[in-house]
Amino acid sequence: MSQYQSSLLRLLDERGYIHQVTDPEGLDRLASAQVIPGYIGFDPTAPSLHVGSLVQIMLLRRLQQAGHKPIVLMGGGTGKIGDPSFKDEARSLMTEERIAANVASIKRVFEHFLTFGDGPTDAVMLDNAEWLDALEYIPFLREVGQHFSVNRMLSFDSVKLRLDREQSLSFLEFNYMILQAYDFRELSQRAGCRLQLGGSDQWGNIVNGIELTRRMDGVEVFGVTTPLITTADGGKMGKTASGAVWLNADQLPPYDYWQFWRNTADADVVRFLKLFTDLPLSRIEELAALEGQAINEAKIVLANEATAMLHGREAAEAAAETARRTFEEGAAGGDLPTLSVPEGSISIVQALTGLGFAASNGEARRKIGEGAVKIDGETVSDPQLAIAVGDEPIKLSLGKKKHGLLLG
RNA sequence: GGAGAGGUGGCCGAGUGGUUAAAGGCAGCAGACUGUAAAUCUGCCCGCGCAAGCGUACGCUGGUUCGAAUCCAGCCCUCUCCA
Repeated sequence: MSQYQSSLLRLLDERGYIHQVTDPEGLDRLASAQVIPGYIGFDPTAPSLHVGSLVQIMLLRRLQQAGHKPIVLMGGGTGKIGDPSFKDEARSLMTEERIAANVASIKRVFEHFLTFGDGPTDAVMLDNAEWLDALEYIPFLREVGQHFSVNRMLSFDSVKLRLDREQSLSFLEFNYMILQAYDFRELSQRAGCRLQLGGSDQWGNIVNGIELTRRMDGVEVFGVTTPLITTADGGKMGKTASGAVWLNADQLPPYDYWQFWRNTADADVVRFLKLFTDLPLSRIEELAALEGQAINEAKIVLANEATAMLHGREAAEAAAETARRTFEEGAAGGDLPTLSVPEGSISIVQALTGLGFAASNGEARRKIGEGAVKIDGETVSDPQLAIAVGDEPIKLSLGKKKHGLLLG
């Protein structure tokens, strides 16, 4: 598969982004001949994207690195419907205000990964609410709806899960794939967009857009999907000790982001270095040669690079330093989460819940009983303990990985 | 509109009147072993409480009963077949 001529497909291929391509030869030719505007859609389902979307964001970055034009499509319109692809049940509908707020909040992340502007290969951001909101039902059905076969739509894998589970698939959601197809066609008209990228779960949606564009305009457009990025043990990637790995700093501090990458499984490190950092492949080869305990070096590089790209080099170094002091010296680094105790004293249970290490008082007590809780490295056995907090910060730990500081 | 099946804890899934805060599995958290890895073994896994105990919980609302996730009625929702 490495006989690609275009720098775009070569780059994507050697770094492990390619799962399926609709017409590899055709796309390869086009990518060698001209600047391709390519897009990925992001639905504003939350105030921040999480690492699950990072492959797609990196894909746009690679597109730009290879000399093409990334289009970030915010799903302000499709977000009002909700993509049912491979979902086991419908999500509750979001209000328009929520969607608008989420769009505003998500936008900022892309500036860390893409260069926006007016130049030929500068990234642009569009919102499909711009054209979807204005659609009129009957004209839309006549113009677009006639090109879709319900029989065919029902045969897509993406809706199978719902159908097999005998869960309802509402007509609203069923329209999602038509609207996404329409997006592609609209972007090809407006922006000369010739390529849609996406996760492997988007294959069906992408193919529909390609067919629609061909049928309506006779224009040939292309699709590329990435493999579903799972962890080596088969799970979806994207959990930390404290929950989802958000990209917005106000949802997940850089230190936690750094920790997420630091905790990558051995078997994933090389793959992730290729996907989520800009390190040259030769450097990644070197890191790949590490074995046993030395693999931790590669994980630190991964954490540094990935964090620097999103939060800046300074934040990455601060996180790395905090991790080094906390884990290697058993001391405490300044980037740890903190809880301020102005009263000068706090119960151990309150401190654990206050730092978010335990969800309830009961859980905090249980963890103490399990011998998982430490103050400045000393195991705590008394769930009644009151901690006196003075001028010196006190390090409170739950397990090996959750550390926090109590400040007076 | 008709007939049938069904809605249980984050998910899957047992449970048909008390001993059920509800089997089992998955996910998650912690301990041991390690390398802040994986695998494995062990423990925990609704909330409040030191505890005794209390409060919530099996789609919703009422009812029967000393006692209901389990029985009855109405409603909501889903699925299958029929019109």
